[in-house]
Amino acid sequence: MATIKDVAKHAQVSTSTVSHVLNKTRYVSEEITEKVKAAVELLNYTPSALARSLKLKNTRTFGMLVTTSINPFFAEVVKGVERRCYEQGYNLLLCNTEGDFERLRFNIDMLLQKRVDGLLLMSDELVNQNIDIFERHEPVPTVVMDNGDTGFPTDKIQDNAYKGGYIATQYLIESGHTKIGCIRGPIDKPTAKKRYAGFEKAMYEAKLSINLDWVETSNFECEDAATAFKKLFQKGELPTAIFVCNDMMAMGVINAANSLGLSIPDDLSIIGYDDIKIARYMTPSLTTIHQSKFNLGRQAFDTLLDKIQTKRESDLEIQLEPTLVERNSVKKLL
Amino acid sequence: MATIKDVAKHAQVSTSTVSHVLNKTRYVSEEITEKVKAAVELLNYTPSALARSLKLKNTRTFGMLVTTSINPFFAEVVKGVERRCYEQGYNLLLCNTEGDFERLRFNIDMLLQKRVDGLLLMSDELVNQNIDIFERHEPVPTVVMDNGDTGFPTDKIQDNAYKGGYIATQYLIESGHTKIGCIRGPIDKPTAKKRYAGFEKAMYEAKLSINLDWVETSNFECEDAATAFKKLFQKGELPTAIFVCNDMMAMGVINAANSLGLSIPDDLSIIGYDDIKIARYMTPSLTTIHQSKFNLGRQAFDTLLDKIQTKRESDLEIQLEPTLVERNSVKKLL
DNA sequence: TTATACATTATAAGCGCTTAAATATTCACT
DNA sequence: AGTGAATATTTAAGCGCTTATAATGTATAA
Repeated sequence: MATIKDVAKHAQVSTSTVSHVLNKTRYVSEEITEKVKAAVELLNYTPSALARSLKLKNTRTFGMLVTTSINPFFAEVVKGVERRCYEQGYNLLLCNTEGDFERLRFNIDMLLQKRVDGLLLMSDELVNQNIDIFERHEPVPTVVMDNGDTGFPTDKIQDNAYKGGYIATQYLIESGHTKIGCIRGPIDKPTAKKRYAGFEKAMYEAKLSINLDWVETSNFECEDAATAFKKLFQKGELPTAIFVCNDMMAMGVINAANSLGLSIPDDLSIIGYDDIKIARYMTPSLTTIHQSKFNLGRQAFDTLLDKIQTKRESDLEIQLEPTLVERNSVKKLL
Repeated sequence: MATIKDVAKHAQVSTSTVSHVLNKTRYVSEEITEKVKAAVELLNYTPSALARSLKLKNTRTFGMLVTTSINPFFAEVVKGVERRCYEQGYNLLLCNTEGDFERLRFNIDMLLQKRVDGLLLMSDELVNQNIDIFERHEPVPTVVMDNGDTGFPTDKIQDNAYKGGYIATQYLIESGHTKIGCIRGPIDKPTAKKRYAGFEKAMYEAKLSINLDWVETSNFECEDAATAFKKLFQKGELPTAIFVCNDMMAMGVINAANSLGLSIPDDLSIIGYDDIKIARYMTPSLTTIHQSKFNLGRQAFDTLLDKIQTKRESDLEIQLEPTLVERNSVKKLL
């Protein structure tokens, strides 16, 4: 593989000149520029980003940790990040943690050894865990995309989950529902907790009592939400509406409800959360809380880049505002 | 940031000794090993994979190009690859092409500059395009996960799309359908072409004629498939069953059919293709052709790793076999 | 003519690692 | 004591770049 030296030799100039024409870092005469370019062409020279990074102490690469990139919500955020990477000439090292804390640690270690310029963390395993790895390494610019407490100072960009939960529930109430249930996420996850807190607040404000028979806890996945709903179904009287705390779970619930002979939204109204791409194509199309995943990804990237470029010391905290998307899974009782 | 030199100085040994204890590349006395480890601990030393890679000429990093990681099918494959990367101590640089050939070129260029050890290509933009980039660089171990012709020799791992299309159609026929339509993918994509060819073969063998009014072409996405179905609907008499050439399109079709007052599977049977995670949770749950996406990813990784480790010159071609998954979107007429 | 300034290119060190080759140490055996 | 083999550690080169500094050439002024 041709190196800068080979190019220099062929063009009969010094390596420094080659470097400068390649990077346009200072004036080189027309004539020599041409010679260099010809040599590059001839030798199929491709600069080694490795060597360059070693010298420059940056890699133009970010590392991103995600619980599972298979989840449409994460997938959409990742895509927003990746798009921005492309636009700015960065690369993305993507790692899944799959709920495994050891894997999180291991991956962070690898990423830091590879000297990524920054880290994007959207992994649940992070929360309330003591990431000693961060103490062992030089501090790397990091932005966390989660609602949780991280235990170390960092930029943060998050969805206003509390407000989202509130909006969702309020919509059900405004639609005339009074018997309202909730299938929430794992309460040890801050996001789940906040969405549920929003639910509570809306119920409280409307002077509606929460029937705990109608509250089930699941894990943000289709499968378990279906099970959770069946459990709720067994208990006897059903609510007329359920706030299901993310769209994937809503999908599971709709499926389970159908198989139990319930018709959505006639027998039961469902509102979801996230507005993933497929929400619109569910049957019935899902009324849900929209959060701009693409923006989330984009903002996270931009915040990270800004931190690096401006060497900002302070920590930013950005909050995205959720909005309601009305579709066909909630029945108007009024 | 501490370097190997710093460690060596603190431990009062040479850098080479430090390197050897870190990599266990040869015997070092107990006593010195301890000293080195203590220094590593003390200085929070983290080896630079950059410097190491420069010297060793490998990066333990693969690059992967995907049309769009947001598509559940791709997402699941990527996850299979990523899992394997983790298990084998590799990292994954993930790039989306989003249908943009320039972006494909640019990304390949970056990946090669970063000296990835291998390339996994699952991007449609690849097909029938002249990737001059590959000529400009040293050959990099590559595996292509697509049915198309690549124009350059490479390992290939693909789904038997022809057979899958055949199985799907045959299932509809066996279920008693004779009026069968098809919503296929873009016919310039080999995968789409082969699935459709399988459809044709099954129809031909059953002596059923193909009504071209019932054949629409779409782009493997929800949105357009819904449109395509509406177009088909307008034409008058409907088929009793449709082979929709992937699950995302099937979702769009089911949604469109519902909004047109059609009940699935009573008025219209649908069979999909891919068996993405959510297929089971559609309403009705989707009968489809399963292909092991996780395996596809795994095999692709393993093939690539094998090529690197054994320096294999010949090109492998692996084919995965599709299978039928019976669920509730096809009505039995017999 | 010589000194000075300016424009252009070359030299060489160093980024942080690995490893072949050189060196130092230990030990067994004449 | 002297030799050689075996063992343990160090020295130093080099991976492919960037860039501070030095060197060279050329035009202008004194």
